[in-house]
Amino acid sequence: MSARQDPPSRPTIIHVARAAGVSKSTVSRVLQGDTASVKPETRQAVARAIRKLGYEQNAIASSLRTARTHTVMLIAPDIANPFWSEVTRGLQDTMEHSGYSVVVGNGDWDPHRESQFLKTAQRNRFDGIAINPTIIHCRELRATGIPTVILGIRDGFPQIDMAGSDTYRGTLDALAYLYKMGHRRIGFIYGRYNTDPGYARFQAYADFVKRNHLRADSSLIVEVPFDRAGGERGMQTLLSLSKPPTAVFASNDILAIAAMQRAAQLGVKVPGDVSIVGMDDIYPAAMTTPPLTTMAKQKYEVGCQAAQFLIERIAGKAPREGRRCVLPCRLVERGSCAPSRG
Amino acid sequence: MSARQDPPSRPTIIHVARAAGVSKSTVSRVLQGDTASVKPETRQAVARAIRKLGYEQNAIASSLRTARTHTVMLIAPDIANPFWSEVTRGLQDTMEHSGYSVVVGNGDWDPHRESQFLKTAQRNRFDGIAINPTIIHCRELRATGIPTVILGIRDGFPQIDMAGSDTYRGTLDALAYLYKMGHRRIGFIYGRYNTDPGYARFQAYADFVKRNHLRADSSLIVEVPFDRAGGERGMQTLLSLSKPPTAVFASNDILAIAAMQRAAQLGVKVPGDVSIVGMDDIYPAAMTTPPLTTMAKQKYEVGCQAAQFLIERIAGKAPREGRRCVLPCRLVERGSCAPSRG
DNA sequence: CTGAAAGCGCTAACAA
DNA sequence: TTGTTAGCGCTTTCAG
Repeated sequence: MSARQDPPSRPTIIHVARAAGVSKSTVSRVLQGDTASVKPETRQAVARAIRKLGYEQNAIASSLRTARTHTVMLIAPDIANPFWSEVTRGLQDTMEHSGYSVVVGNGDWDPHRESQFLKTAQRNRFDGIAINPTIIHCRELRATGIPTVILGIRDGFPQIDMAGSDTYRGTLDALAYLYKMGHRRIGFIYGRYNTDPGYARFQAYADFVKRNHLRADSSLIVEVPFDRAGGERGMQTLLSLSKPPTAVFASNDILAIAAMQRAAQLGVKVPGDVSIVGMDDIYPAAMTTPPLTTMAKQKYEVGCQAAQFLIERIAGKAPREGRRCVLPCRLVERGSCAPSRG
Repeated sequence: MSARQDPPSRPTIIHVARAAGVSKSTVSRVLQGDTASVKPETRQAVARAIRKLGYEQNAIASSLRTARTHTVMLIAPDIANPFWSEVTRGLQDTMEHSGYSVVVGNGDWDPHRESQFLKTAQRNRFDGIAINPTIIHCRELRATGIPTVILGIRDGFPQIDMAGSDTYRGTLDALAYLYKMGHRRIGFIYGRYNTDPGYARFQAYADFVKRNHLRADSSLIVEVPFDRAGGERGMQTLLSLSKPPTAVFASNDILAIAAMQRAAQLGVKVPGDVSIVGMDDIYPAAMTTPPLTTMAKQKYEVGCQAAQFLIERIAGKAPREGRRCVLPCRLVERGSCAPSRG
């Protein structure tokens, strides 16, 4: 019939120490699994006390002392895009496996939020940061003093680890696929945000045009934001050209799917009238009509690899210079492309 | 030409105090926006010092003292399902608005991970927990001593706030819709995990059958796990019945979409041969062929509402008893249902 | 309005 | 193998 304490505050290491008849240092040692320097019997007594009191370590206090939080922050531009969900899963699974928690910061294409998250990471002394920067620069990242990994392959971030896909090569291959099908007038729905994102695709497109001596027609490139509306607008613009393209490459699947839907609304047949190829291979890509042909990225794996880099860097086991892990893309042929009827 | 310090440790409140020529208490007061008890001039001097040193508050130390972390944990069973992505976004947006960070725990239908996350929340002294429990019981939740909100409406959790959808009513309405189209033999792909999830749908189905004097045929109910394979197997089973149903209700869209795909593989026409209605209205539901008719849930709003509850409870501004916010479902008619040809 | 001092719960030398 | 001690950086009485 014991009444509960009024302040139901959790027991501390001191309570455990008292209950076990040892000092708090000893309890601490047991907690840290310092099996070498504590007698088995003592260790058992402590374990018993811990169980009896329902003691749960206070990670805050521990962190203050050790300056390690075992928490990392992931900053992605758009968690609603299944692409980032997958990357996140890969990162989380790997980080958790090494005892880290992951705080997800959803940038939502908002530059302000992005830097806000960086501040949060700093104030909370997170052990690491994984980010796909849309506006943040290398300087700011380095200024945090926190080990960082970039999700994606970017220029302008020397000395920072990067894990991503070979978007340049993937874009090239997607275009080559279209070319092989006889397409010579290929539109490009160019998703873009700020300076960096999506630039590799642009370069690849430009290089492809030059290399194959296609007519450089800037009206074939439509720059849009990375969302559904962007994809629709992109397709609309392309189709209303006096001489519309016979095929279209879109920066990602969100854009491609939206483009396909707009085409359908406009009575333009896919792939009969226009072929479409996307990039990423997100979950919904397989369920559209026709199913979307797309350049698949290894999303989950990118997350895992990024986590690996981060873990090593936090442990100080990484070389000074930035490392890159570039995973190849792979064409997934489904039903949105057909030979040119030109 | 000043060389960087060897330990690039961040400046503390003490450095700021020295630079501003005041005591650390004063700095602390300024930091907390205690505008009442510090002279404007002093406050400015402190502000200047903070800026000059690039000081960033150490949230860890602060948390140790105040026992507040401004961090909550979200535990969802399956982040890969766009349903949970949306709920998460709602929760995050609202929590962040009130200064909280959200740590996402992806349970992945793994009971072990679920309780692991609970431990993490405890050790890190998170201020709150938002969870859709698959295995965890009320007792364990309460034992954490952390303010909690349940995502979804469940029995067996008195005194805990809940925000979710009216799944029972939604299921009833979905079935009524099918009934009105003339369907009398309605299959049920019953997603299930452990004791609780999805039970409201089962009850609704049973009640519906009874109320409309339909023949109670247990072979029309196929219990499956909440994943794609489950949906495929469910449909397969239903279609291979000697007398297959003319319509099917699936516990969620993941299941419904998979069921539709399996039907197509089997040469069974949707909605010609069999009508299908799902639940949730996730993003891909609009892009299938035919587009999926489904009972939409207010995902984002559920997240927001849960956050609201949590914020109030953390602030101690919530009544002792558990509150519920039950958001209605809404039928989204697309193309996967047709009148029975019976 | 400001400062001095006492901790929050834990870890890590250093002694014993 | 164990205990003692000194903080980690901050908040919060309590004096002044």
